[in-house]
Amino acid sequence: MTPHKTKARAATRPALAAPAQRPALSRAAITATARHIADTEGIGELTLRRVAAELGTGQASLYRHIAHRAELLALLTEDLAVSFPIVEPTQGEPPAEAIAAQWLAMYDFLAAHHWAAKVIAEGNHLATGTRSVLEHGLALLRAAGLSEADALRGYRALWHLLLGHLLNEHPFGHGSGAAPEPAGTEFEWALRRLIDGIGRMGTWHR
Amino acid sequence: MTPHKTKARAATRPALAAPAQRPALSRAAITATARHIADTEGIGELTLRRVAAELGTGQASLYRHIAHRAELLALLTEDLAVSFPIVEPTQGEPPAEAIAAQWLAMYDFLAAHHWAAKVIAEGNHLATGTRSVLEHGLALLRAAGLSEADALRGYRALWHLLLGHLLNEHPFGHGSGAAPEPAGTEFEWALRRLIDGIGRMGTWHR
DNA sequence: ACCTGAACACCGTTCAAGT
DNA sequence: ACCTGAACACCGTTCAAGT
Repeated sequence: MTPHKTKARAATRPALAAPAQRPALSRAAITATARHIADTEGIGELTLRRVAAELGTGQASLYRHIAHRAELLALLTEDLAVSFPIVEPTQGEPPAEAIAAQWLAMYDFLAAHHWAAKVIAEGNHLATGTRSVLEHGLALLRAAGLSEADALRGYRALWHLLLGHLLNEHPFGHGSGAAPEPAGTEFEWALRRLIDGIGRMGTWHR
Repeated sequence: MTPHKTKARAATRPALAAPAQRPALSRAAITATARHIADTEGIGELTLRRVAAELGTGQASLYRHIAHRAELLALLTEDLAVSFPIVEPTQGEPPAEAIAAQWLAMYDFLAAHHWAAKVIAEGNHLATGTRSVLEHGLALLRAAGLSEADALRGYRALWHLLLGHLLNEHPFGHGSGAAPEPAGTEFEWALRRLIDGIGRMGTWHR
């Protein structure tokens, strides 16, 4: 009658699998739940009450693992940052193309998580997980012949252009009458102009 | 005993001067108060309760003049937009310089009202008051030899670069160790690179 | 010692009761 | 008819009472 013949043994088992819907509360579990809510329902729905409910616990319990909401948002961006795309340049690819490919990949990635840009912009420091993307982006600029200082300036300029495009994406069209370009296309145009301008500081220019 | 000798005449006066601290509630009065709070104490302090208190009325009364908070923010940006700077190019000034001067002025202006970038980015449509700046910006790009379509793309690219710079200005430094450049200087570098790249689509290039 | 229900101090918005 | 105090449905955060 009982479908669980192994029930008696459960007590001796080292509890390796607690009921799936209630994994022990932890920063990781909280972050995962928050990420799921943000990805599927938007940052507006991401409240501590909601996270707690999803985890089957009380709101106050969250504060045993995070100091405040801002810390949860920081965890969220770090969680995302480890997946930031890195596009390795192909053999003989012109520097400008390699740079464009990297930043277009970043655009696509961040556009797919439309909460990210806002959270990153509001948070103070770019998550430490951004390190590898930063290093890669700087390397591409150095490879284009930029000085260390100009590479850093260029990186930040590209980042700000990206951020501006992501943050200004109104849900419902662009207001102006004429059929607007797809957002990705518009960013690519701007990106290539900026890379072009930055490149003139370096050794490539054609 | 009564300090108000003119009291009897008050009824016959056309109420041309109500007590100065209580001008009749209106959209303009509400906007002015909101603007003052945002400018002096930041957008975080701008609550409807606060506006109402400052005007000596109840919060509910505001809803006789505005539909919701978002409308107040829209009024706020329109109020600011009429003061957007327009920098006329001087005689014989190279197109790139004229464009740079215009956008640097915009940067300085918006940086001085640090709530503006966030509110504008969140609001759906750039306030109608932006029309003249838009027209001026487009004219400068057309004068540089850009097609109508490229002028529009260029304008939007410049706007997004500006927005990204304004929105990513963390209050406390840039996180990375080395002494960062002043924000305005950093924007100017990026701006000139972008203008440079955009210019290569036009007729000037040197 | 660890957890958490209930309360607190805020929001924006609505509504019924005042004039 | 117009105005608005009080309430409502939310927040993030804290605290005292539970285990």
